Amino acid sequence: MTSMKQNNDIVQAPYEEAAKEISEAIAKAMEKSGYRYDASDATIGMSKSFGDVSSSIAFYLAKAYKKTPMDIAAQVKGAMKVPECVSEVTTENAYLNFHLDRAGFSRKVVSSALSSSDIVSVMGNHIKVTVEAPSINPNKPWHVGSLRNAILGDVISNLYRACGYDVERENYIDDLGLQVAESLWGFMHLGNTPEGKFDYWLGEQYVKVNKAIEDNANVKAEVAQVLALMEQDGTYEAKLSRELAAKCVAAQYETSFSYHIYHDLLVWEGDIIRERLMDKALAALERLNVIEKPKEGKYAGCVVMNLNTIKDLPPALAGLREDVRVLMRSDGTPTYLAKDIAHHMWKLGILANTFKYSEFMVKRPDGKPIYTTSPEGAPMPFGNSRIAINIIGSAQALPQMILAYAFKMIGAERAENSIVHMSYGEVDVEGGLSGRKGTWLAGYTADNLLKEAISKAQSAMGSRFKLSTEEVERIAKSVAVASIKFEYLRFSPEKRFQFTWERALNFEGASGPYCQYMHARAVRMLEDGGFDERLEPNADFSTAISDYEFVLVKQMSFMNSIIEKACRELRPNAVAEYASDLASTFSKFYENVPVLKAKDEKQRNARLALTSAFARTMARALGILGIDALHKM
RNA sequence: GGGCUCGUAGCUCAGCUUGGACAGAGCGGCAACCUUCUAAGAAGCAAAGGCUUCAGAGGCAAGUUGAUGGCCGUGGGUUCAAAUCCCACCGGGCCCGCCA
Repeated sequence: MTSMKQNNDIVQAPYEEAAKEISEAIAKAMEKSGYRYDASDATIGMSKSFGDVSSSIAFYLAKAYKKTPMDIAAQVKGAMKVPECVSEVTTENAYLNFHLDRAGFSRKVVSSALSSSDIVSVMGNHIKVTVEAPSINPNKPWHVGSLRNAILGDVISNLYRACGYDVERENYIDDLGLQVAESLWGFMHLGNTPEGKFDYWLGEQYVKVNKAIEDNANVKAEVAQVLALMEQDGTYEAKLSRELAAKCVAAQYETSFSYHIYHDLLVWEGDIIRERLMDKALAALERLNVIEKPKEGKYAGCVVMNLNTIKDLPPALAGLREDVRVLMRSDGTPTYLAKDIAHHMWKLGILANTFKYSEFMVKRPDGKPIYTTSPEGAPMPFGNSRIAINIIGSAQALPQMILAYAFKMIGAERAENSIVHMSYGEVDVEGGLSGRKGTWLAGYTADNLLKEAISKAQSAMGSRFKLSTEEVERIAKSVAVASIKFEYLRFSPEKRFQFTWERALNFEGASGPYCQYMHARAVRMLEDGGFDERLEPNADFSTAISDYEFVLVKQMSFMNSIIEKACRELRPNAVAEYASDLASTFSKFYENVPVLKAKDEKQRNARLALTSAFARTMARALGILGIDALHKM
């Protein structure tokens, strides 16, 4: 595929184009006036009240050329060939202010907004990225804390896709962990007749087991035994744990699907062990001389990695209490770090993809299968990504950093800087969230949250429209998901967030439902106005661009850069904020300029075209957030 | 001992990576529009049985509009210009296991 073809397949970026033209014009004008031009790109920016695009380049030059910035600005302005997209250049206080040609710019923005593509950038260039999330232990239901991980993972995946990457959505299942062993012990000793949703039942078992451990010291030893047996291929415990974990994951997917969160692939820790990925990883590490096997001392009999051999060790790793990380314990079992290294060597194609894959027991609602690594199955082209993005809480920043630096030690070209920890602050709930104690039993499950939100949405809708019961239900569900997701996404990811019912169920102000409402409003206007999208590219904006309209046009033109930035910086909140700003801009627009009752046909068409462009832009932003763009609500 | 992270309006947050013109949202609070009562009130108007204005105390599921609200944690430094960059400090959260 040629790059030109790609360019036609993506949503164009009018603001960036204009900024580039302006920046080039400044460069030429400066050259002409005898100034050396350097890095003036950085001096260009959107301006709120002084024209549309501004440059402060004159300030930089003032000292070197011993002139006042005002003189320089005036001189550069005089020498400038005004770019086509600009109608007027003014200077104020040494700033160069560019006023865009409103009609022309509006036309570009509208026609790019109406592009049929969902891809807004070629930044990704089809590089393959694996996004791992939420990797919740397969022995309990999702709660309001794990939900943040799942939602962030979904949106990060959407962002990468929109920016032209090939995205694989992976959910890692730790079926060999202590938690599963505990639940398994419970299944074998406390009852094996599940009732209700399986993840809930298993989670309750897990809480009971933890009580049993507190009450009786023997239980702990028995659990340890179960854990050991689970990790051996072919044992009853191994089979049973996989079965229980799979049933639990299937139940968790009911939750996931209700939030419209889908994955492509499940990778099971058990399969990593079965496929001997560990051994292969260790062999590779041994060849690279990054592991040691101490014969004596504290780590006698272990396989370890010494972080001190990393050059340019960052302060975070230099000051650790121990330089040495254990990969294999002296009893021959691998640590989590070792499994993680093996897992990522597979993800990044450093180890051959020897997994077998099959379809998981539940299908996605969109009809596509979820594939899973599996003892039985066929080879498939998963893994082999260039970048691995791990959505993991900030508490695990250090292990993630160790993982990333372990790959630096490996030194392979593919391994450098290819592991990205997307860290997020954890969710605080009054009284704390603990799977072990079963806090989620108090109603803090993701399922219950959605249920509450749906019932609130339903009562808020009342009987405003004559809609069928199914339609009311469908809309209420969409609104509920929107309100929850937006609340989870509006913060910077690194910030901790205090979960409160009041805010999670917020439909007002900067909220998901507000964005949906504005979208629905626009769609209704287009229907009422009998607007035909296909006529739009010829819409004439020469008489219809007042400030209210142009603010909307400009806002729409920023979409590409917002999405690229959100992707580059792993900052989904930028998109949430953009959507809500766009919604309120549109609201001001239609409250202040008549659309359907515009004074003539030309103006009416132009305003309908803007409305249509808004609807599409909003739908794109909502799509990235994983929120439905509703037509009615 | 070391490190990571957060600190911006009453509350919840954006902006910081790439310094730029008055630091932005949302919520809450305030005011107005609406409305009830005191009320058979007072004043004025009225070919009238009502209307207008004024005072006090409330109400409202919401709505709309307006105004208000900030030594950007503290102190230094760099710069024509600092919330933004650098240094130090203070306060909150988290992390440094042959747990996962």
